[in-house]
Amino acid sequence: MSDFNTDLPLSARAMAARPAPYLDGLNPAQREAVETLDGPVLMLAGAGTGKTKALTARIAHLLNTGRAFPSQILAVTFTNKAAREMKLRVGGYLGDAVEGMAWMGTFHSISAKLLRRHAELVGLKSSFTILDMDDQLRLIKQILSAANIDEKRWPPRLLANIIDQWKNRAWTPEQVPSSEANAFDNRGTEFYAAYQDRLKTLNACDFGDLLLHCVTIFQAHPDVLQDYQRRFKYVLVDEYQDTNVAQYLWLRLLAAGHKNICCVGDDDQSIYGWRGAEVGNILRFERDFPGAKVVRLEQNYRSTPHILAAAGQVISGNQDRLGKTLWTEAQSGEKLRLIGHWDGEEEARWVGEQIEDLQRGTRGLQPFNLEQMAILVRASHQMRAFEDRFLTIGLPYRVIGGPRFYERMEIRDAMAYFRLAVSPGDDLAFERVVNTPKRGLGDKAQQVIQRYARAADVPLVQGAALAIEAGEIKGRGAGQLRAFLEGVARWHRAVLGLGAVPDDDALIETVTEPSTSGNHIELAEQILEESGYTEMWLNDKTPEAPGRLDNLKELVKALESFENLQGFLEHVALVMDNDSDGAEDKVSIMTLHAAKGLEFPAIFLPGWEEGLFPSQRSMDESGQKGLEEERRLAYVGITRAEQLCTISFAANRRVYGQWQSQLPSRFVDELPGDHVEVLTPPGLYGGIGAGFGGTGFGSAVEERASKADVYNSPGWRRLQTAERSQPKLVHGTVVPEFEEGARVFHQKFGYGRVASVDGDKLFVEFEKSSARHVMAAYVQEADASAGDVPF
DNA sequence: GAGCCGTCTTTTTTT
DNA sequence: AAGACGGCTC
Repeated sequence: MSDFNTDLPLSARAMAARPAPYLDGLNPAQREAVETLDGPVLMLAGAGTGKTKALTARIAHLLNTGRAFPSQILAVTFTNKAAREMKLRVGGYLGDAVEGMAWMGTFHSISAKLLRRHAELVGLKSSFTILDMDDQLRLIKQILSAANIDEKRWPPRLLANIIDQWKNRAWTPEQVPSSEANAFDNRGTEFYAAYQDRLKTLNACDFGDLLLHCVTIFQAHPDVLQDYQRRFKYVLVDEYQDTNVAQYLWLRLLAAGHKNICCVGDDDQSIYGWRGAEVGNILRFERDFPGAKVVRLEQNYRSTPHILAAAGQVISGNQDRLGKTLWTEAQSGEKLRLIGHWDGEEEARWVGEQIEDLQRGTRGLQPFNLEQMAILVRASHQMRAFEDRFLTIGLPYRVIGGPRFYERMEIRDAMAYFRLAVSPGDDLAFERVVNTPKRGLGDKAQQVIQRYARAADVPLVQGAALAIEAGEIKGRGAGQLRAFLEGVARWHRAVLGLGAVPDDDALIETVTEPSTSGNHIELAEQILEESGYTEMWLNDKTPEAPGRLDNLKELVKALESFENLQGFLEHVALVMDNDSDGAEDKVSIMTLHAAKGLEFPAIFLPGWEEGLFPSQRSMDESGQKGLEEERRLAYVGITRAEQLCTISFAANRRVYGQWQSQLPSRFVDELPGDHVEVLTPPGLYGGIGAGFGGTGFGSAVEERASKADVYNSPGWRRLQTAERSQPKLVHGTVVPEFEEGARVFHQKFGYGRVASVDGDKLFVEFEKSSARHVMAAYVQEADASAGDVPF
């Protein structure tokens, strides 16, 4: 608690030499948000209004004016990316002084740091491990199976979610209200308590615990709380609309000392209610923090007036909001574009063509790079149609936010080995890899180990040793288990030899050798080697194996930026970042959720259909609240666009394998006609209803029903079908003749080479599909150059 | 312990 | 429709 001394306050001289450059170029609202330093401040920052600029300038201002030392500022974000960005930008203003900001980070990383200092107050040791969701689920499964629960009827996953939600609301098992008593077959609370007990025994906590334990400590130990309250003279929070109850309490407790809390957020962009975020936190701010100053950032620097008008019109349909109107000095720009399609495939095909048009430069617009375009979908399964299509036409794309590196099986296995090396008593890690690679230790052997461990009340490593001594592990398994245990002991000694602080219950006697710094990388390689883990994948003949070996190499490489294995493990537990590859020019595909905080010159928003968007499930589960969150999602989507925003919907879509006819989303009706150009051919969509002339498309439900009639009318079908089945010919009339070896393009199967010709039938070897017979009329001659689209 | 077959599920996702 | 998962058999 003495890090005050390490601060390097900026000298008056430094200030004179560098007179607040961070204030340059701020608009009046931003400036007010930056300069209102005392008391609670709510910075209501609309999309694209320069909130990060204001937030970082505020930090710079606090430091530059000498209001606080770097270590007296608590600056909290949700994601590591946001924390990094903040650090980078503050560093840009202040240089090295940013290094002193020890309390800038995510809720979870700061909580972990606090908890390591005071772990004993909640019955943990400061060396506690942070469980990932895999471990969490495994633990819950064990508890349920011990209680003879039918996993079919009461899935562990469900209990895990319930417990998470409870933790989000800052309820310890004792605090779960009786209204929740019927959860999980009336036994939710009981299992929650059992789960927490197990965690304590394992000296572990899950993500929710990081926050919850902190809150518990603050509430039960006023002296500890006071210490931090005094320390944190200024508190700043980003994305306040995403905070859950636990985070809210955490903040309120910590900020109660100096009451200088600045929350930045946008109630209109609250889209994480389903995982515990409470929009209420931001809506209630002025009541929670009396005397609060509310500053609205409404000048938008991102989008055209049409885009802002459309977004504003849609979001105005929500009841629960503080109210903001974005405006811009920009004058011109394209209207939003709206188009209906026959089905999802056609939608994908059309978007693909549009992207290629934009790339070339079309309709007087400047050419766009692929980098500058993104497709934002409501649900990830919608991505598939686009991926298929883009693969076919050879359009480079990247999916943002897929499965994360550290969630991959091989990475988790390797991490479990590292965890064992650091703390051999980590039972969850032991369970994960004791039989990976196969060591002939099946269910039976593992049960024996469990039995011995439980009987002697020791971790599984020791239980295993006892079981061997007792001769209870039979056959091949015995020798292999012994080798495994010896390996763990050896690796643990090596970790200690590298200068680690021995754990209280270090299981292996050791003579501490002089630290050989940097060798944790060698050690990691050695562990993967000696355990046979690398070999396991070398011998694996499945197509994924080489990729997994690459990932393991990457994992070892990632160790380079850490001093030891412990530091690395902490990092991985808390930093689940997924920085996708950078350089190449590619279109981005992502969910609307993943798009928050990003912006692109051109945005495509497909799938605006009732049931899909707004999502039926969201409305079923959360009713009006759910619908409003969906509407905020629409708002987020539209406001990602700088210049061009294209919304589309399809009349038919395959849902869980069944074809369904779809209705355009109610959000389509909510778009202001004045700012939207309808691309759907007249008579099909644009001609329906009275609407579309300033007041929107008309929002009555009956009217939507009438649109449905049109979609299912013979006229719509005929037109769509005709358009669809007409092969696109080069210049329209003549079916060209093909020779063997010619490179051709097929609407459905993509590029290929003609292998043989039989009259008007061709046999084509497709690049992205298998070889097949196709009619010559359905393919076009393609340029030999790769990736070129021939129309 | 591995592989095969039938059944079930299917939003959004960070730490 | 497709992928995941569980249970069955060898």
